[in-house]
Amino acid sequence: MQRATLDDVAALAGVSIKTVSRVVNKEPNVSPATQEKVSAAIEALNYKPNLSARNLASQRSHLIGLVYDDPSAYELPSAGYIINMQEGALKACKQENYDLLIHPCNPRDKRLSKDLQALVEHARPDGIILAAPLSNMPTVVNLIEQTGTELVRLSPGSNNGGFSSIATNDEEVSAEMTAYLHSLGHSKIGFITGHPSHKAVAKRFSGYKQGLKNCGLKFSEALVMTGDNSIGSGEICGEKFLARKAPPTAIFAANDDMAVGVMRSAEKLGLKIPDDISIAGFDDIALARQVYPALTTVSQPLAKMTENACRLLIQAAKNADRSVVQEVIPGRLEIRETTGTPREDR
Amino acid sequence: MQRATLDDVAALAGVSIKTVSRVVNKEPNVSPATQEKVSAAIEALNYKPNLSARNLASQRSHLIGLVYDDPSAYELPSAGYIINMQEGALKACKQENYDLLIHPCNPRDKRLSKDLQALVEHARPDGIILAAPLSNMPTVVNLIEQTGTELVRLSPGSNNGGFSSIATNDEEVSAEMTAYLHSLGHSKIGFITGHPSHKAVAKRFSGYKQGLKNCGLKFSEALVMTGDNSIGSGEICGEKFLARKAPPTAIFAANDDMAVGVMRSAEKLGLKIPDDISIAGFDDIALARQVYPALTTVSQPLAKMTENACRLLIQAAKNADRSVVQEVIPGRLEIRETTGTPREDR
DNA sequence: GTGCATACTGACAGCGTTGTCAAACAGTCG
DNA sequence: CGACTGTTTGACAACGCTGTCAGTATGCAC
Repeated sequence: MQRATLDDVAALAGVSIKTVSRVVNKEPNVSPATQEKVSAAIEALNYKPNLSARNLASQRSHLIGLVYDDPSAYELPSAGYIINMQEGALKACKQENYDLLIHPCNPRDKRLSKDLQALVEHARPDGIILAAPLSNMPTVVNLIEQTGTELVRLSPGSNNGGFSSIATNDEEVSAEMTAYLHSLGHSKIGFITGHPSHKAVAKRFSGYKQGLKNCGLKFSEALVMTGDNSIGSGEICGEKFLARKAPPTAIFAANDDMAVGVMRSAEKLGLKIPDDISIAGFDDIALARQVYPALTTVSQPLAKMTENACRLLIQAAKNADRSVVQEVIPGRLEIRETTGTPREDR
Repeated sequence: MQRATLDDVAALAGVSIKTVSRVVNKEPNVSPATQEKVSAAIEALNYKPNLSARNLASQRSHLIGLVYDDPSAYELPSAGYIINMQEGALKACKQENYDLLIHPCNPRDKRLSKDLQALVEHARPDGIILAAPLSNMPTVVNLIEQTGTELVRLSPGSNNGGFSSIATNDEEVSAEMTAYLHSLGHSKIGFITGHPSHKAVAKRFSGYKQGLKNCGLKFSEALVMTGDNSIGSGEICGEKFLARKAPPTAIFAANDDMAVGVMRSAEKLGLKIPDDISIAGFDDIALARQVYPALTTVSQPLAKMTENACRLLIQAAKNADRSVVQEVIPGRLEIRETTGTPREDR
């Protein structure tokens, strides 16, 4: 089955190929009558534009690259996180007739630069979405900048101008979660911070401190532990917290994996969640809903973030409009079953 | 920064563009001396072929489409499952200089046909990998067949010739798992079968029966329950099993999600895993390693499967060699912490 | 009717490759 | 040495589209 081309449509409609092209691309200045004729011909021949030809002629690839940490290279990020990101990007791409190129990469690999260069120079996406924590690596950002490829950073640690970015209000919503725990009656709220390379985690920590302040609670170093974002590290921190004579009645972990680790340590000790200990996480990965009891956490609007990032890139590609946008999409508390009022006797 | 083209390289090397093209594509019949000159020029100018131009001229898109159930549309399949599939396909694509187009779609949506047609006619991938359970839907398979796009089915329920497929030995490995449970000392082994639309599940069930037979155990309908592949359904089946006066000492679920559901039901009843009840799953999704205790399961070589599928498609695109291949890659028992010897007193 | 802006339309030259085909060259054999 | 094979090379036409620019209608003011 041979595909119809512009020539075929033009011949059938009795117009020039350029006019057909105009109709296909919804360009202005085509009379309704012509439009009608052409549309009918397109329909009749089931014409679909050839992307390669279009891309070649228009000097655009109609491709968006989504670059994130390779989950198979080491444990982070979790599959659910990635699927969420893909979902939003796919949605925007589909609507705009773009295609999505996924590009997991390992920031610890020495070939990272080569790998990214290959993406940019080979597939030549019109724009790149760079997920955290890659979005915070100056080498990576500079590399892409040099190639002149449009870029949107997701959850960058710092807003060092120059590039558009889309972020969550990590700090504010962490303060909110802290306030929520306080509202349940907790006054001794532990915090588990994560890997220092993940800047968002630091913001969550400072949000926790702000939240304490807002509630009139005093911050204490004794209520803070440091993990590395993994389930295992959460479990260790949880064990240390819970082994104390007077452990915190609630623990807020900077990400879901660590929160799940804390849940495990509590289960091992035979503690009931949330009666003996309230636990909250951050990210709302799929695992948060799959563990029992279901984890109270903060849902990041990841899909929404990548969706908007995609649209930004596509707009930029269309208009050659290089305005820098810094958008913040707020996170939302997902109150589930791991948080409750503390036992009175503790 | 302007990209170098064949013309630039040809000018620098003092040859024609066709010769450069030959070197780039490793075509035969280029003298070593010329090859050397051209390679140097390519290096010097950092030349990278323009894919759109290549695709247009060669009538191939250098794209492979990976089509699977949309996890955001309903709960299946799990994120880990998808990430695994993507991983293998990405690996093969990277090596062959292809790109991967991911295409989640919802088989319950009436626009499924339109959606797939859009993929085939718009992006025009050189080949499509169709994951289960979509690979078992005749409508979908026929649709793609009609467009003449090369196709590899993953884990098809039946081998109705015509197409290449890559599958796991669901039946054999399920028998193996059953035998393993028996070897631990279990003689009352329950099975939870899944959604009938998922053909592989049926194979696992018959593998379980075969396994019993091999061990000299008798099959009993009373030891079988039917879930729908979800965690929730596993939980319900688990509750029913465990509420019995003489429950099975081991439960083998046809997928991991249902096995996790059984774990939950056991936890609710205060049973210790694996002392009070052994539990095994199938799939080895990420969740299997994340639950506590870690789930004994069967790992499907998903990444390997998609990788091979990808290579098959790419070979076919290159050689126009349409031979049909039916490959089986065996699964492997992942013995973790949810299985052990039964308590003697039970 | 003339002049002039504005709405349409089409000719044609690319875009950067690959495929085809013929030319140039080298080597072998009778 | 001529004929014949096989290797190496290049000219040139696609591939199917978009961008540019010029040309033709059309409408409106004078």
